[in-house]
Amino acid sequence: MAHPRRRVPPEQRRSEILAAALAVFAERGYRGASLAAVAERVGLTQQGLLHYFPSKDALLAEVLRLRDEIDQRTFTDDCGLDVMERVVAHNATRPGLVQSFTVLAADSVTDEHPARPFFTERYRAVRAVMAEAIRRDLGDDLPPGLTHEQAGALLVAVMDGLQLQWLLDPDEVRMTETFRAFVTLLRR
Amino acid sequence: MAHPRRRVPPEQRRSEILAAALAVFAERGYRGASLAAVAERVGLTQQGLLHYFPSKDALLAEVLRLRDEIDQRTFTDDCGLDVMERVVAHNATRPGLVQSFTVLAADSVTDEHPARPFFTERYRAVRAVMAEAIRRDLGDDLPPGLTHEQAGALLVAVMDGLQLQWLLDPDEVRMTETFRAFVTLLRR
DNA sequence: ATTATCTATAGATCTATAGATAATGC
DNA sequence: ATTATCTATAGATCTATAGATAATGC
Repeated sequence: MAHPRRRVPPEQRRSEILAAALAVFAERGYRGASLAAVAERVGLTQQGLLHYFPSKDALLAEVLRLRDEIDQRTFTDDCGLDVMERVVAHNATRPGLVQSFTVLAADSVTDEHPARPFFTERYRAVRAVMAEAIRRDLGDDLPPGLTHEQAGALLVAVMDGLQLQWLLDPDEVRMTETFRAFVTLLRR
Repeated sequence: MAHPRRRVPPEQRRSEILAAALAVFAERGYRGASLAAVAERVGLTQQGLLHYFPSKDALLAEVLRLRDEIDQRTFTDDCGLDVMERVVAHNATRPGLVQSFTVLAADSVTDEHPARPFFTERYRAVRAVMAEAIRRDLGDDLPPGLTHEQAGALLVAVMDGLQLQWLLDPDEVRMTETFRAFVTLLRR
């Protein structure tokens, strides 16, 4: 009667759980996601999952830490506007990933959300990387009345805003092309 | 012992509930918000609230319908880029309102979210209004390689993206000025 | 008479803890 | 011996329904 218990190497199990958590957070938001839904996706009970992460907040924290690690590799300090264009084009093939960060970032502005410090810090860093990329590519040859910092904030804003529109209406919104058009506008 | 039950005219009560619901949705997201929290804010029990709206979904639907009504008045078919600038400047004084729509819109891309059709439709309409505003203000004198539709999507994206950054970091992000800089960029 | 509001409550969750058992690693 | 996983369960919620009662409007 009793199924043999599936046993997977612990490190792999941890990774499975983190991937499942990211997916479930994307599908339901952080507060709407249940540990049981995450556990079910990897074939564990909710209590089995809590053996790997002591609480739901701790699970979220690890999901975010992992993402940061991956992003550190993508957005090196010496990347230019062409890298941003490639990232957006790549994102256009990964709606699940885009959804997870669109949902979690907006989630994080709600009261006492555990991811709030993470996203505040992350957006500061991303704006700085963007401003730096613009400085590298365009030097001081910016459109009149625009600072590098403003252009950095605009780049991030356009990425996020287009992602939201694209998630809601993928057939109508051309995310990659529209982002390219914006970069062209910056470059004049 | 028993407090006298406070009694308020029904239409006013409905409005109170809708305002409270918008606030609680902003603070916790739709799934994280409880009817009890909304009810408490207007001095009712959760069951008393359900006398006015038959379900949580119905309450959300009314909140969105009301918002649509107000927005229809703001974004008339003949408004230009100057109106958008004024709207952004006005929003910069209403963080609660901005938060409610930033949170609900991102929320709505999650699976089977009741507000999804509303936001899909709404963004289509807003993009169209923006494209029209651009056509009115700039005619065909657009930056090279940019269509009116793309410029419309970019305007909405910049608004939404800046709102998110501003909510996370109000002291660091100059929403109004940065939006103006973008409009200037469009106008060349 | 109608309706606004309450109390009581069913039935589903949800997170987290305690403690048992089965599988692995030495 | 350790650890991965389970069952059992406490204690909080949460939405929604049923039915009682108090206030209003005719």
